[in-house]
Amino acid sequence: MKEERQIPLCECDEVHLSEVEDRRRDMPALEKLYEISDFFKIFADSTRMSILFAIDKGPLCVCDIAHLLCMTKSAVSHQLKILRQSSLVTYRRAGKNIFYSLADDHVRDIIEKALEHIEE
Amino acid sequence: MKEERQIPLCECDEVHLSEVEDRRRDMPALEKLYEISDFFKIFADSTRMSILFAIDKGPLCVCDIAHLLCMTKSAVSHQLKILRQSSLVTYRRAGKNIFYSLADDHVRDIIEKALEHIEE
DNA sequence: TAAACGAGTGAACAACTGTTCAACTGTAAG
DNA sequence: CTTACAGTTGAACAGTTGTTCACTCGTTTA
Repeated sequence: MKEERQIPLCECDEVHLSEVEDRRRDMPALEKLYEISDFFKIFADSTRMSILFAIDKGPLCVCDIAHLLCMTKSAVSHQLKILRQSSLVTYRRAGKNIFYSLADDHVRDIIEKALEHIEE
Repeated sequence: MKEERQIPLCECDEVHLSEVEDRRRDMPALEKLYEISDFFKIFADSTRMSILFAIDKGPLCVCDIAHLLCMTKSAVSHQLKILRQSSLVTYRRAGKNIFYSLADDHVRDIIEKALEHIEE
């Protein structure tokens, strides 16, 4: 029978095969990995990070956030949409204004952890 | 004296000025915000996240990681460089192989927190 | 009901980021 | 010292992402 390699994934000849197979079993599903990295993507932008810090002390309307960050309402609104879709912020309408605030303390926890790591 | 507005940052007429000024004082420096979001950028890629999970249980060489993730050594090496530069991984040479491992438990903590948030 | 205005949206553009490809290192074995 | 090979690197390309611009939506007020 002709020897047929599965898929030439890697050009290497010597691989620690059994070790690699063991690890593969312990790896999270690909879908999960996307989910995790997508979650971090939300924090991976300075505008979004600024918004989160801005509303950390209490609700602010889009207009206020725009002033605070020296940005257009449109740019802020686009980023708020992403934060809304990720359930990191909540909002409530008050007349013509819409006030945004942090969804929960989880967000604060994660940023806290990141700050701890940076201070080293 | 002619009235001259500073910079028309926002098109809104009514802004909660004193509130905005208060918040501005509490905001981290812009440099800091870049630092934080840059830190999250490292985790914001599924390849890098996969690598971190792969070496979580112990050191692996580049070739093994490439096999495990079904990627070329080059692609993996490029990402390992980023992880090295961010001090998230360490490495040691053993003959022709270079084994990578997680730099410290801080990395595990941050990913753990993210997972907690996702499971909701 | 019409005007005013805070907020949201889609398309377009520029900047950034990850992978590929084709080199090049550096170490080990013949 | 030459070959083999694990790993690195820079340029190029494609895909992604953030901001701008022009417009629309929805609520309030005259």
